[in-house]
Amino acid sequence: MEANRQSRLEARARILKALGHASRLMIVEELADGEKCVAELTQTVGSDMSTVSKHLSLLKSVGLVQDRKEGTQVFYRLLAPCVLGFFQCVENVMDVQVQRQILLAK
Amino acid sequence: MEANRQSRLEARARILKALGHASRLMIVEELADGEKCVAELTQTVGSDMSTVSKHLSLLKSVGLVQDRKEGTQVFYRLLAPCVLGFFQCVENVMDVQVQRQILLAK
DNA sequence: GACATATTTGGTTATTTGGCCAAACTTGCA
DNA sequence: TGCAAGTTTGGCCAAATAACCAAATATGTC
Repeated sequence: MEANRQSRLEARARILKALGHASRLMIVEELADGEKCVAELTQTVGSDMSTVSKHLSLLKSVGLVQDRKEGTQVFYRLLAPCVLGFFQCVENVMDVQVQRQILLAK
Repeated sequence: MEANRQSRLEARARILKALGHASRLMIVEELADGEKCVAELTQTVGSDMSTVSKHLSLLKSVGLVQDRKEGTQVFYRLLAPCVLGFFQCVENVMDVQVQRQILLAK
């Protein structure tokens, strides 16, 4: 029955891994304000549109975002706003880590 | 000033990426109950001890855990229990995703 | 149908990751 | 001093990731 725990953790990991990339975090941050199309996101992220599209499809594949077609455009929206709550904690870890490094450097 | 946003997001990503692996999530889960030594964690994770040690040093490098030497053993403890709060949200995303797949299969 | 716009997909390449094994530390103890 | 136990580090290899470009795929318009 350990295989159960394993696969549960792998599923969790897939979602967290999807958030483990600066561009994808930027996308999530942008979508926090409401849905945006690929071109808009490409503009802010600054990579090739194909790259951004792949990031989006990864986020979609784990269920973090949803897409909606409108004419020739595709709008993405954040399906799990609860992830925005992660950032407070993450920011905290970052700050503590910075302090730690400063102490270490002395 | 966009470089600022970029590096902030990269720092965030580093932490989330550290959580994006089943073995490391297992370690975090184990450490939620209190500190454990490498041998104990190796036991539950089931990989080579060297592998577990590397996972631990990654978690440590981003500030998620802390280590403490006691004799020949090294005990690790969770430095950021707030990450445990992520799992509720992640679990939710997982459930919704499962429903989505079921609907899609019909 | 032909063309333009928006997006995705496929191919290629360079980099990173995660695993194991063996070797190197480090600490405690005979 | 020398051995044993616990841990980390380095080397190596296979697989996964992320980037770009070019080509394919809608969709709307003339």
